[in-house]
Amino acid sequence: MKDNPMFAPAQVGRAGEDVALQIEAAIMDGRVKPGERLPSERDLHVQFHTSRGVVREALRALKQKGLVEVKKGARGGAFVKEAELHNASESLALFLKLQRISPQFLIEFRESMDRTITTLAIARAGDEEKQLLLEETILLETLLNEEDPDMETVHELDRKLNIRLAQMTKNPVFEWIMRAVQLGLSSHDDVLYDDAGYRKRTASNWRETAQGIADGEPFRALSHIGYHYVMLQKCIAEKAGQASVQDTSVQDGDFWESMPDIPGP
Amino acid sequence: MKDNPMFAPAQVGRAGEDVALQIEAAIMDGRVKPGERLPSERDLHVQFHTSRGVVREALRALKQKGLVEVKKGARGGAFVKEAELHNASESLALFLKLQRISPQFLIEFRESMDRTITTLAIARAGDEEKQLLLEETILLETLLNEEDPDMETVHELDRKLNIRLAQMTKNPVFEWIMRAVQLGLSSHDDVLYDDAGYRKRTASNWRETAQGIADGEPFRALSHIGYHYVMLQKCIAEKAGQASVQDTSVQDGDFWESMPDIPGP
DNA sequence: TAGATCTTAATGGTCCTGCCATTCATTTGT
DNA sequence: ACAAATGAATGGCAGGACCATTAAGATCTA
Repeated sequence: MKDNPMFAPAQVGRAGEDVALQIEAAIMDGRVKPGERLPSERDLHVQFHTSRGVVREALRALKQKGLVEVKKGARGGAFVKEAELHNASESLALFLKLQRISPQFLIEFRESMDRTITTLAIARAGDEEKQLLLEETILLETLLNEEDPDMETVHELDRKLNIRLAQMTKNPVFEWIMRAVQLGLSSHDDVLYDDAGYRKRTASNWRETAQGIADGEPFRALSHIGYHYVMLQKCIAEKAGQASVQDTSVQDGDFWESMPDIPGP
Repeated sequence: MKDNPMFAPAQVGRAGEDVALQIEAAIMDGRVKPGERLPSERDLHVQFHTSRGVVREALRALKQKGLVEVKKGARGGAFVKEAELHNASESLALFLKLQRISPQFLIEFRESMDRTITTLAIARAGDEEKQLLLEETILLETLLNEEDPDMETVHELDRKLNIRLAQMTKNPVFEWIMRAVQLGLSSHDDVLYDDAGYRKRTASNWRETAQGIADGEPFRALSHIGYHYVMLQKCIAEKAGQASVQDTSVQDGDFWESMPDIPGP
């Protein structure tokens, strides 16, 4: 109790923060569970002895944080949301974009994750799981050998394979991190499939990776993982070489002038 | 694009969202730069043809998102913030907290991360950084040899060391993960320092890890990382053996009753 | 003149009151 | 039994008012 929040007794000028914190605390320690409905704004602003605007701003902050979801109309209100990775991914993407961080870092991170995940998956996954993974990589290969492969399906299957592999570690943290990275950033693997010169090699490399996993051969599997990322790097480098035009958006005059009005009621 | 969220195109009853999106867009493409000040709420609500409350809620959302910082008083207002990794880490930490994950999974994940990070840090960090890391581990050791070490300082230093190591990879993604794990979970390393039997070994092991990094000896450094986690596992197992009482927080009656009121003005 | 103090204007924070649009349960009509 | 109208609860928005805080400018004092 040394960090007792009562130390800062609702300083004026920040009541909204307190309301948000108290509701967040209630969610965090499970006093209100996902799916449940919070009292209405009109009820809350009475319970908190504040104005309704304060409660609204607090709820807006919690909504932005991904903790609640707000519905209009009768039986509407603020509902506690199930925990989602979406916000975390979005925040990371926001940072990377604002800082102009190179995709290389994401790729490097993914490769290191893939190596760890593969090692763990070989050690812990059951034979059925390994077989299933292998079959799906074969399906991927089949898809890419068709006349006009549906790239949307291909991309989706690739993501699914990555997630499945992460699940085979039996450690959910790896799955979450994988999902977060997939959600936030365009996985960049897409370019490998979009390029006719790489897609077949990529798919067969996936299959051989899965084969290595199924055979319980970590080094073989890891070799193919390495090959995957070598191809990815080369492919991206080629793309960058083609279109090196950087679209640096112009900024002439006052920005706010260009802001369209929101139509009033 | 099958999950296109654009299905709900700026329906009325969401003016606040539009305002937030427009300001965010202005920040994202650099029409307003970090450090610059946005127009006041009273100016904005005129420009947007909305009420002031709408603008306030939008700004609150942007603040929660970490894009702006709001100051009171004359010459106050909303200032565009420099992109900070902190917000992104916080989002991921929030998710991890809500998942109530077993410490074992987190520890396994952390060890795998530590190994990758250490390898990269050895390869990329400058000599000064490596020396600084080493000196700080020595400081940690010194602190723990004192009569009555300030554990708060110790824990803080340990966190700082982990972040520094992550930064030495020159890849911000690793720092993101590290910060998120620290924020989201009670770092569990704390128990190592809190136990008199482990703290000195832990600290000297940290120093030897840093020494291995400074010497550019990956295997030696990784050995010590392994030793750290062996100790951590043992320490946690011992603690669990002692006190196996699980504090499952009770939930009697309506939670909201227990919410203290915020004093009105 | 230099420093301290007071005044003032700008700004975010809060409160209030009222009204509208949406949504769902209920009632009513066919 | 089904459809349509009704009503109530709720979030979304508008506009106005006042307070607390802050920094810059004006004033006073030594």
